[in-house]
Amino acid sequence: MSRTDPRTGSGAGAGAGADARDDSREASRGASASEQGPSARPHTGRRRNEAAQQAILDAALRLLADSDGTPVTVDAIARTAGVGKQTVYRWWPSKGAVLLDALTDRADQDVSGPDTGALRSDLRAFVATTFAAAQRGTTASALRTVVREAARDPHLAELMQTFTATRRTALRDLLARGRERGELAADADLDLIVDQVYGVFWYRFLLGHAPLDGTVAEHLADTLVNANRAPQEVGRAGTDHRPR
Amino acid sequence: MSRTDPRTGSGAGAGAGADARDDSREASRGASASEQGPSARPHTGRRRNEAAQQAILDAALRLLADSDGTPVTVDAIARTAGVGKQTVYRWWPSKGAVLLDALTDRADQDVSGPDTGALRSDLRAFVATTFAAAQRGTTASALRTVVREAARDPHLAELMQTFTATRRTALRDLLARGRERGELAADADLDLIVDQVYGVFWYRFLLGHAPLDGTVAEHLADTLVNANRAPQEVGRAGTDHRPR
DNA sequence: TGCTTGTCGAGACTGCTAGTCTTGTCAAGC
DNA sequence: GCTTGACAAGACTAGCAGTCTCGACAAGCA
Repeated sequence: MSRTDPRTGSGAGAGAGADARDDSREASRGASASEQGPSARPHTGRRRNEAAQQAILDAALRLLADSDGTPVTVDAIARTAGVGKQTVYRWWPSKGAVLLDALTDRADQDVSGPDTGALRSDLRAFVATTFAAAQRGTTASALRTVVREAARDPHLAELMQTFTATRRTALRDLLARGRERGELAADADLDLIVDQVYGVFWYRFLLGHAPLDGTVAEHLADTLVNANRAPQEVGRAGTDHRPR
Repeated sequence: MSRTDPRTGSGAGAGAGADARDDSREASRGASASEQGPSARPHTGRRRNEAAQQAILDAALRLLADSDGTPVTVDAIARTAGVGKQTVYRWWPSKGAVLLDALTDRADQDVSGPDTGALRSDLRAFVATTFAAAQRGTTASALRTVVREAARDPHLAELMQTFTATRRTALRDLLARGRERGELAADADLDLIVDQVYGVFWYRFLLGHAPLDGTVAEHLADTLVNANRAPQEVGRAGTDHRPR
C-alpha cells in the first residue's frame, strides 16, 4: 500500500497490491509511539478519521469505474467523498497512489495461482482468470485509467512496477512448479513465458484490437506449454493438446 | 500522416507511419483547387512555409530524443523551431500528431519484414530488428514519450492504433508466407503469434524489468516457431532449434 | 477547565500546459 | 495598391495537481 504513514510521512511499505487490507499501518504507528527514541512525543491532537480514508477510497473506486478513460481529478474524489482535498494528501502522497490503492483494495488479494498438480490446467486457469478480470467493466475502466495516469505520474509508475512484479512472480512460481515436475524443459526461459502471457494481456487490453476471452486464454496457455515442454514429454500420448 | 490539410482543415489521411514522406497533401490541394465546385476560389495570399514545417519536425524530434520521459511542450517545440505556436497548430491538429509525425518521419518507412524463404530466419531477423530499434537511445526515448502522451491524448492514441496496426500487418504477412510454405500449422493463430511478439516487446520496453536484446529475440522467435509448426515439421532433422 | 496539538472541510492560490485568439507584419496574386 | 492568408510573438482561457491558509473541532494533558 502507499498510504502515508502518520508522523513519519513515508509510505507504509512497498507491497502494493499484496498486503492491501492488513492495515499494518496501525501496528507500525503504535510501535513507533512506544519504541522510538527519546525525541518521540506521545500523540496528541485530534485523531485521523478512518471513515474519511474509506470514503476517499470508495469515491475513487466509484469514479474510476464510471470514468472509462476520462481522467479522475483529485477535486472530484474529494468532493464525492465529502472531504477536503488536503485530507486526501494527508493520507496519500499523490493522486496516483489513491487510484492504485482504490483498485487493489477491492481486487483479489490472493494473486497466487491455482495448484492442481498439472501445469497445463494450472496455466489455463491462471491465464483465463487474468483475462476475465479485465473483462469486468469496472475493473477494466479502472485499470485503464490507472495506466493512463501512470504514464505521466512517476510515483504511480513506480507503484505499478510493484503491482506488475507481484503478478509476474505468481505466474513464475506456477511455471516453476511445472518445471520441477518435469512438465517443462529444464532450460525453459520462465521469464519469457511470463512476459508472453502478460505481454499479450496488456497489449490487447490497452489497444483493444483483438479479443481477450477464454478461447484465447486456453490457446495461449497450450501454445506456451507445447513450445517449452520437456523433451520426454513431446509426443507423449495426450500431451499434445494443439488447440483448434 | 496527420498534418492538417490546408483549406479543408481536415487531416490528410489515416496512414500514419506508412505514407510519411510522399506529401500527398500537396497533390490533394492542387486537385481541390481545380476540381472543386463553383464556390472554390483560387488560392491567394502568402504561401505556407515548408521550411517552417520541417523546422518544427526537426525541433520535435530533437526534443523527443533529449527528453527521455519528460513531456515535450508545444511552447518548447515552437521556440526551438523559431516559429509561432499558431504555426504548429496550422500544420497539425494536436501536439501528439506533431510528435508521432516527428517519430515516423525519420523512422524506416519500409516496415515490411525480410523474405529469405525460411520462416525461422525471417522471424528471427524481424524480431531482432524490432528489439534493436528500441535500444537506440533517441528512438527509445522518443517512443516512450509518444506513448506517454498517447495515454492522455485521444487523438494521438488513435494515430498510435494505426502505427501499431501497420507493424502488426507486416509481421502477420511474414508469418502467412511461412504458413503457405508449410512451416506453420494450417490452423496456427497468426494474430496470437503477432501479439506475443509485440506484447513482449512493449511490455518489456515500457516496464524495463527484463532485457530486449538479440538473445531474447532469437529465443522468442524459435519458441514461437516450435510451438506453431506444422505437424510434419515436428521432429524433422534440423528443425528443432531449441535455444540454450 | 483551559491549553496544546494535530486533523477536519472548504476553498484560495501557484504553477504548468494545451489550445485559442489577437496583433501587427509580410509575401503572393490580382 | 488592394486583398488574402501565413507568419512570429505572445496574451489569454481552461483544466488540473499539489500547496497553503483558515476557522472549527477533537483528543490528551495539566
